[in-house]
Amino acid sequence: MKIQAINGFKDILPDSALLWQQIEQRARDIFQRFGMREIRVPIMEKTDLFVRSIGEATDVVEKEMYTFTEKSITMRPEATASIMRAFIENGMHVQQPVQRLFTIGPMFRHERPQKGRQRQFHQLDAEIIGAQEPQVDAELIAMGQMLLDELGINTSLEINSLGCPACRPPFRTKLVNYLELHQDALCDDCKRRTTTNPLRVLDCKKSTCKAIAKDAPSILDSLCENCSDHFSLVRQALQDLGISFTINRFMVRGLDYYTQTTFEFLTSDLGAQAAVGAGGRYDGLIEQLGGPALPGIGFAMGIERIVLLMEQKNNGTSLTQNTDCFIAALGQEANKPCSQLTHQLRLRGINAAMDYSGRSLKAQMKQANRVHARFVLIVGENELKQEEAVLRDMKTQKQQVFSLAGSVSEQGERLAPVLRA
RNA sequence: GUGAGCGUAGCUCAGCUGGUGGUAGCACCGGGUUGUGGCCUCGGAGGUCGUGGGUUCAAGUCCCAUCGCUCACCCCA
Repeated sequence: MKIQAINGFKDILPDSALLWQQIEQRARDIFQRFGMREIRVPIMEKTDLFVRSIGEATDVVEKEMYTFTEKSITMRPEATASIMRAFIENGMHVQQPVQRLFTIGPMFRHERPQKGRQRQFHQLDAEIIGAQEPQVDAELIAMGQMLLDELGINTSLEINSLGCPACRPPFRTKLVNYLELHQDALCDDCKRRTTTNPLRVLDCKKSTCKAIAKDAPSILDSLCENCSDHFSLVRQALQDLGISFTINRFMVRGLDYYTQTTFEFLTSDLGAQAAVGAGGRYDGLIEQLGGPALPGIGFAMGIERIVLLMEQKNNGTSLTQNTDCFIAALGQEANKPCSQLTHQLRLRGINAAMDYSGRSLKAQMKQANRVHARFVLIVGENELKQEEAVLRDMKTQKQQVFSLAGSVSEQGERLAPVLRA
């Protein structure tokens, strides 16, 4: 039996990891521009936290969680619940009336893997807690848009409002009544959804169901005055920031805690997975978890999905990690002084590499090329005797003599500036 | 949980109606270049054809089972 990774759990190999670093770095940069501060929360929580926040009847909770039943702890399927728990537990609202937080890390859902979907996957997650102004909704959405733009990813933005505890239940009743009139024309899934998750029928991909959804009562017509005002101010604020969007009154989110504004950044380049990022407002969540009655809004972006999009955009060309200086040691005599010089260079912040195998110069040059060395320092027996080495610039192919006079420390002191230039 | 497709070298794949596993490409190692990379050229190494069973004179190829992967449904980032 061959040892291999668990289904849905993927290695991120070095070449790809460079792209991951780039994405995460860009995300941190942009989040910080928006005043977001990083928070790191555990990847496991008591199962109850997820049940209470995400919702008992959601697919995520019902069938996708990795739960250790003995103590009933669960590997997080998303980050928002954990962050809210940390927020409440540490009384963070006392420190600052508005908390802007982000986290980056792995999430776990026991679904069947497919393109753009892993069982361990990674999210960039941003939350703004304690502010209910519509401008904040727009600001958060703008932040997500800015990140995707700067990464060079084309997405379309769709927004919707799901209402609040005052206006959603009446709408739901209205919708169920409508759907029950059209049961015969709905697909089997949607017949089931009529009772389990009627809003989801509106988002069904089947054309027959779409036709029914088209004339279904719209949540946007059923919003209470407060929600309606909020939604129009969000739209206005997005326009003020120059963010283009379309309204999708059929958009539904899979987690129960969402209220009012919801949004998705969509792509058509990921097969069945359209959402690169998505989020929304969750005004009742913190209180429901036993914290203060504070509003919140957040989004999550799937890093794997971003990586896929970026990889297929610059198809073929991958990022490379460079080496400042490769030291080619010829003969066993050269190994010791070369290893010392390599170390001296590293002490001075230089990315240096060498090979102890005593292979031919040709082989070592090949290795230097493979690690993208900018310079190669060739140290052979002749050079050692004469206290000199050959420094080759791999790009210009020009070579110069480098003196090995003095201690290794002095050598490093002289060589480092040349390599940095 | 459901459905479909696919498992041949580290990777990407040829392999027809069963008849000896491919000078295959990329990557790797070595030579051509007696101490100089990329390009070129020559050579080398690398395989229980996912696994188990069956049919057959003969199975990578056909049949069954099993494991794995992929895509899609459901749902979601």
